[in-house]
Amino acid sequence: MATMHDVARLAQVSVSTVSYVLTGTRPISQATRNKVLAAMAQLDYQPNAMARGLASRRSRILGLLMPMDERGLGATETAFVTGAAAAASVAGYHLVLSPVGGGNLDDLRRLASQRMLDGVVLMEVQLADERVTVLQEAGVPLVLIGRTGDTSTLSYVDIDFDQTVREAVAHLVGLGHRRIVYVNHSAATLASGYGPALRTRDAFTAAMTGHGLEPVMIAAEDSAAGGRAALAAAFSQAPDLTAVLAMNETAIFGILGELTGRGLSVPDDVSVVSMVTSPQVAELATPALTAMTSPGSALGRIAIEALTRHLDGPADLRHQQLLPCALEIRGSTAAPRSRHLMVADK
Amino acid sequence: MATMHDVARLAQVSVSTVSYVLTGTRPISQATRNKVLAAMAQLDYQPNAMARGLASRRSRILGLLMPMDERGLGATETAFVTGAAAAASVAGYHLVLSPVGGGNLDDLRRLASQRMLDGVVLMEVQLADERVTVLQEAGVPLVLIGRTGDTSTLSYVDIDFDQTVREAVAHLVGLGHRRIVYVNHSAATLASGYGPALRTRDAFTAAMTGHGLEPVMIAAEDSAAGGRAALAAAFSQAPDLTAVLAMNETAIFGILGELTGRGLSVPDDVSVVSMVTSPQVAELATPALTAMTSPGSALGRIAIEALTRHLDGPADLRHQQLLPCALEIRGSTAAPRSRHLMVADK
DNA sequence: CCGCTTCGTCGAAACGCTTCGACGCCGTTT
DNA sequence: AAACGGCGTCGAAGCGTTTCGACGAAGCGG
Repeated sequence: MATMHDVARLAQVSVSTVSYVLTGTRPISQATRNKVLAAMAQLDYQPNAMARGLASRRSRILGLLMPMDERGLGATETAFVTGAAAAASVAGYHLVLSPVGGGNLDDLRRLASQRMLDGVVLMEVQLADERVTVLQEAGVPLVLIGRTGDTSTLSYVDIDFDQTVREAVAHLVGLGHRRIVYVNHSAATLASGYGPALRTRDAFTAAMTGHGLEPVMIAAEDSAAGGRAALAAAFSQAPDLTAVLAMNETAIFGILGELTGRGLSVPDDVSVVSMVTSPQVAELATPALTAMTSPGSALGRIAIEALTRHLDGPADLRHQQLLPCALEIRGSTAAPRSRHLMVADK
Repeated sequence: MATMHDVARLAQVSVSTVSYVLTGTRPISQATRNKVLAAMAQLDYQPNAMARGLASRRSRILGLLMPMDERGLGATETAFVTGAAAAASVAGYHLVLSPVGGGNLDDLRRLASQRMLDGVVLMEVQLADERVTVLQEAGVPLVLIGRTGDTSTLSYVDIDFDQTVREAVAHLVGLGHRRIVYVNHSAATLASGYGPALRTRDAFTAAMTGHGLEPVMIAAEDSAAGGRAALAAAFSQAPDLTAVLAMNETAIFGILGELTGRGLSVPDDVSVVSMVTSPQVAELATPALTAMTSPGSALGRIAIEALTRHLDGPADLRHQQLLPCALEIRGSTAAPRSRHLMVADK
């Protein structure tokens, strides 16, 4: 493996000159630059990442810290990742994904203190998240995807849940639905302070109240069974429901199955809207789900861009941004049957 | 940030002694060791990963290279990752996931030549995979999850597709099914040399022939629409089919939807078995799918263990292992209706 | 034509660690 | 009693970069 010394010798310049050609830190004449580049090409030279990192105190590695639980990465999360990786590559950084579970805070501390990561994007942030504290203490530049409760000192990108829920509700109300049930994540998830679950809950209440309607929310386990149970609960709380709005991507399949099991058709008897869902998943269901499509890769990209700006720019820079999901109408929503009757009655 | 010098000064020993305490390369008396450890604790010392890597020519970072396409990581792939991460952590390595697409072979070459990765686990290997060549040329120790066509010189862990298909077919045949259609990945995927698709195809043919049955295979696009189309094709090729075996996790939802759409019930009219599927996904469907459960986290763990053994042990070590999927019977398989009739006829 | 910047280049000192050879000490062996 | 070999420790030489101060050669205004 060729080193800078070899390149310098072959190009008949000093090592530092080679370095300047590589980094552009100081001006180098075109003639010298060409000699050096030729030597590099001839030797198939690749700078040693470790040596670079040691000398410059910059690893040019960014971390994307994601909790990896049982149920895997949905298409939404994957879009974060690909968006982030692309942006990092453009900015000249490597992106590494580190599956840090919730438990191993010590692992995280170690990772952060080893000066191996120039900065970090943290996914799936809780309202009160110790990982944020750990990273801040370690002095690692940080951007969140999601938000903690107190956002004053932090940079983040998040989904605009308010706007998203408002639009979803408006779509259903516009179709004539009045009795709409919101299926959220589980009670445990809510209790643990999971931002999206809490924010959509509040946004749903606000949106429904705004339309003069009563907000009914059900907390569902993240499983098909949870979805089935949720639908049963929904029917007992609101027997006359005509529409379901579901945040819980996993439960939604149970909801659809249970609906069919009860002999109800989607969308004729009950309309279903899925929140923060990728097109791929929405298309999996029969009928394909009308959904609020999450701006996945944009979130990842923006987070990385904010992070690299942190690294190069002033330390006190802050970036806070919300992106709404886009309504994509597919086959699972329609006017409620009662309205069909009303129209027929005219 | 404290350095080794600081620790050495505080503990009143030389820098090298501190290093030996840390790495265990040479014997250190208990008394000295304690002094050093105390000093480390007091200063909250963390070794600098870059400096370590430079001096020792070992980064203690392992890469898990995974293509990240649109449709994200299924629960199966996620299990690879978590299994691998856990094993790496046990062995004292960091695991970084690098989303290397198929296109950027140059990125891969660069990554490999930068001496930042001690070794690599490569996922989703094609039968002819240039990435393997690139990594071998760069001299990076390598373990595959999956197999290339010529496996003679490589270490790999893979699913035992032969065994898995045989078991799935045996399950259906045991229930009395004779007309079984295999829904594979798309024709394009097959043509591109995707191992699992090819191996299961051959294994299915062998298994069916072994039972004296005719193998019928349909290639389906990886989408719900692809599944629907595949089922239509299946009925035209084998109108009397009573069971579907599906490799294509995405298409299977379309298959189920189309079945219901045609007024056929699962499992009474048609049995469905899903191949290489995680329990989470199997439970998503209604009814829950009888499936061959992939040994996801074991695959990841074994791959990492093999890799670390490569790094520490002799260079010519080779590890080749196949793991079968386990049959888990859920609600989507039953004896075919025709057999019910036969039984009733008795 | 002289002193002043500016440009392009060099040599050497870090960066924080590992590792190698050397050395003193003590308990064994002959 | 002399020679030997382990053990525990030290000092110093790297590892392959970046970066800083220095310095000669132009280019410039006065």
